[in-house]
Amino acid sequence: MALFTNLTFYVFPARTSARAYKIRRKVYETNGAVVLSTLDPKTSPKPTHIIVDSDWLAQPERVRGSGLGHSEVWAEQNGDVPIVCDTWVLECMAQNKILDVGPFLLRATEQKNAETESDSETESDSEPERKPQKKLEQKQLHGKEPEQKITDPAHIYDTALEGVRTGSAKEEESPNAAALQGLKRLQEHYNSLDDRWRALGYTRAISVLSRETTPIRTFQEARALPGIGASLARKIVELAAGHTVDPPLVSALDTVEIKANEERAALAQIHGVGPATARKWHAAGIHTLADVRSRLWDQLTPAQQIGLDHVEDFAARIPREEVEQHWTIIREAVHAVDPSAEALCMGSFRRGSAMCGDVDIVITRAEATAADLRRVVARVLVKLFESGYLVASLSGPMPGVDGPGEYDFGDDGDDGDDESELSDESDDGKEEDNDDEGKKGFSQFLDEYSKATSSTDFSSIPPAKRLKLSPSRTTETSSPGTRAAAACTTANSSPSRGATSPSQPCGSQQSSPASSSNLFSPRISNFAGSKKPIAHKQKYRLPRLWMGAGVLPEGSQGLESGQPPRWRRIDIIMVPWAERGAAMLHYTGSGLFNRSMRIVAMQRGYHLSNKGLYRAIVPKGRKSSGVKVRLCIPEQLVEATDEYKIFEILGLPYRPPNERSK
DNA sequence: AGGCCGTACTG
DNA sequence: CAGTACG
DNA sequence: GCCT
Repeated sequence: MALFTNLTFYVFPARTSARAYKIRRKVYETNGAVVLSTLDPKTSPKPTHIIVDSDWLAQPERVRGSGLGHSEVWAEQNGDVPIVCDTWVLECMAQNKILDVGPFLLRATEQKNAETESDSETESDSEPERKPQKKLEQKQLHGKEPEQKITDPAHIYDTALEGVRTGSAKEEESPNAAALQGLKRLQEHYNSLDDRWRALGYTRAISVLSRETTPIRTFQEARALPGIGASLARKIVELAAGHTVDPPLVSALDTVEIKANEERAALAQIHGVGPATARKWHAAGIHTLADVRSRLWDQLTPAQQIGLDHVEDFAARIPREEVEQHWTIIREAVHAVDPSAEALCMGSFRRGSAMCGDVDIVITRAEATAADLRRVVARVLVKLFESGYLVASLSGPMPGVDGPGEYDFGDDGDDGDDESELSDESDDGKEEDNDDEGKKGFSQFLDEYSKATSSTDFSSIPPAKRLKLSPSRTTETSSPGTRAAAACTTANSSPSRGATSPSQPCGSQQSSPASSSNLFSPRISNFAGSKKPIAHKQKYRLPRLWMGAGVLPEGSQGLESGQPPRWRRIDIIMVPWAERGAAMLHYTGSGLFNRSMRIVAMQRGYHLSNKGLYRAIVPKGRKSSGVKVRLCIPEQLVEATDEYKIFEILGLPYRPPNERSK
């Protein structure tokens, strides 16, 4: 029996065309190993080892930045697969036995290398100001380094895994629950007043306090926390002592105002409705969701209509296990379309939360540009809509559901062409999406679908299908000339589980001629662009951030019994390969964490976003005295592919996802 | 006194 | 452009 | 709201 029988390897870098790769692969295989060509939990079996080319190990940053980062994420989310240097394989063969991977684990190797290099690197590097931090960081690295004897391979992924596993997940009861509750209320209050900065103060305070594990009962204790000043400290103490927000504590607010704000806050729960709209509506006498439905329905944007129909669903938290199921469905669809593409689950899921707000999936692929990914994702969306998993699109049209003829794949055919393959380069980092030359639009969109589509499957999506998506009142409503009806119905069709929805089916209200007689026209125009009726839709181009909703299939496990499954918010983000590190950082969040990290970047003369870390340009007019300078124009891309490195360059100690609550 | 994240979509 | 959304 |  061959040495590696029963072992499954994934070889990195997976340059399947490279000669060296082929040779290595062959060697492994002749020794009995199964070598995976893609690293994916679903389409392929889980590897037992990830093997990294030793040449790459000489340059840790290169390894991290070039895809291994992905392996790490993958591993982080899927379990303990040791990442080892290929010398392990060679040693095994030399000794004809399977050796302990411990000494060959990448993390250790990498850190050793990093250590030797980092000194010179640090010094030689041009940033004078961040020296102190650097030191700290190094210290941390050293701290972790102690030759762990790793029997459990999970250690190599650093604390990230532990966090996920242990689940910092349970937020359970905080000893400061009472205060937190009151603060949340006030935060909401100021938010709906549009006093955003004050609200931000509360948000930060809540974040800090919620992470506190000991009871905060005195003014001093509270005041000592970062982000909590005298005013908040006082409130916290009072709240903890049992006072309520309404009457005593916030006497400044009369009950009437409080009530109004709660109503506004409720309105703003609708996706697509923020403080401004909520205030406007409220001022106009629209105080409840029912009011919105009955009096404003046909003025709502398509997204708002969907949002209204599913306020409750969308507000509900999603158990981590369910997120996993969504992720699997999407990932499989992605792989069916393009096996080399990756679908990573980010957001609170990656941070390890037990309950998540939505499902954030980042789609990327080696070397891919945004345009490449659009092609992939377009097909994925069609597929998922077709299967009935996706049920709504909050941005852009719903493939197969929207406008009438536009989705006939068959006809337009042609064209095109201009595609040009942009092989992107990475020379600098601003490749962006210039690729698709202008925005061609919808036709291109369709084209991409049809082109990419393997003929059969989604060659066309018959109207019937659309109806199917929306079982309920579609049928009766749909009348002649209302293909659009199908569309809107789909959106509305939910069996309203919300208490909010006041019985009347949208069909009926629509029929109520209230303002606009024709219900369908507004929506069509919404999708198409109000001015020009239909022709306009041609402008549509799949957004890089697609927002929508999905539902687990009926029989799925873990769903509440009885009730129809909830619609869940799904975000699918297309991330160009070159930006994956920055994008992962961004989409892992949390929002507050991102903001504070960006502030640090700013203070250190950088500009950080989901697209990368840039050196900022300071207009010569000002001196960057301690404070921040506006008009920082992103100048030169410093780093975008490696999440870890971004921390490093900023002089910040790496924070694993589960510690990024703030 | 003045900042408080940065990007991208929709209408 | 304002508004909303994403983390 | 808090922080500089």
